[in-house]
Amino acid sequence: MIIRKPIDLELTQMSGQTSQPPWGEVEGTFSNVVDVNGSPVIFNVRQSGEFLDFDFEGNVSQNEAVSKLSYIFDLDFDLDKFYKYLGNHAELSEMSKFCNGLRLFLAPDPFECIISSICSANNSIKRWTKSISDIKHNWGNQYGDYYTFPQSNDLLNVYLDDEEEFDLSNISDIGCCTNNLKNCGVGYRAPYMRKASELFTDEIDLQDISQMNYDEAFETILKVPGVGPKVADCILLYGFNFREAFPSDVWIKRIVSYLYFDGKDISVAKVRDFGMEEFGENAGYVQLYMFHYARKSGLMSKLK
DNA sequence: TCGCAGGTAGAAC
DNA sequence: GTTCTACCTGCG
Repeated sequence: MIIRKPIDLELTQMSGQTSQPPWGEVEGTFSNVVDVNGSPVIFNVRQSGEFLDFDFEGNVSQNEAVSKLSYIFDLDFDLDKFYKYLGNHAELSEMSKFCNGLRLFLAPDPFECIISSICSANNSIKRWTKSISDIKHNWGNQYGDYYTFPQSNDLLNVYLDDEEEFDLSNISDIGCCTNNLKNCGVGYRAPYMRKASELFTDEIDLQDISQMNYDEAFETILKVPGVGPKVADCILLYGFNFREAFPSDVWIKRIVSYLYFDGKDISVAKVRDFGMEEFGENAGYVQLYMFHYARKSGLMSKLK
């Protein structure tokens, strides 16, 4: 079935948004298992002209399936209107032609987005992608070829590293210890992830966060270890659909300072304030487009 | 082999 | 309040 909203699926999948790793891809079809109103549903999505074509296996109605996919790929966002907005701003006017059809890739599972975003800090896209896949394989539920992401209480008691696994399990050879977070390549982020799992099991309700205003949600999520301003903004944007977030890392700082401040060195904190003030409800999209514009236009190598 | 990249925590200013 | 450094791992 085709959803008649324009999107570049490949670009959206591969754009490194920290909501979740790209879905499994075979010859242009991207697949994953997603929880839809409590039922596991396997989605297969592919490009069809400028639109999204999909089929699914699972015990839900077609409407529920469309609604879930529309959320994940942000299909109700009006791209034409956004491109007009970009076109009306001299600094941004080139961006839509380099990123045509790029959309937010939102997390159906906020907890996955939280762990995924913690994992992405000070890391490469390739490495955090592999870590999240490893975590799913180790502690998620399997449906066909796909795995869900574990919930917070599933990660509460996982071992941090080989030593802890060796001490606390009855494995007699430390070389056989592989069922632990560090073995997923998360490095020093392992204790952050386990602590975050405790917080979201015992103290913070994921549902509450979506009811909060942006500032309140930001302050709440900042309390999670391993979550600083950049990661908090990613979690709020990709995991909770707060579109006014402007996740600012070193690249966004370089791009913003090049486009708006004559190349002058601005602190990341100021870049974040500037982006939120300047772009308002479009901040999340502008950040996404800035990054990919810089990547594809050659601006990034120039700024390095 | 080693230097580099990349956000956060914790300490120092 | 702002700035410095260590942190883990994969890559060149």
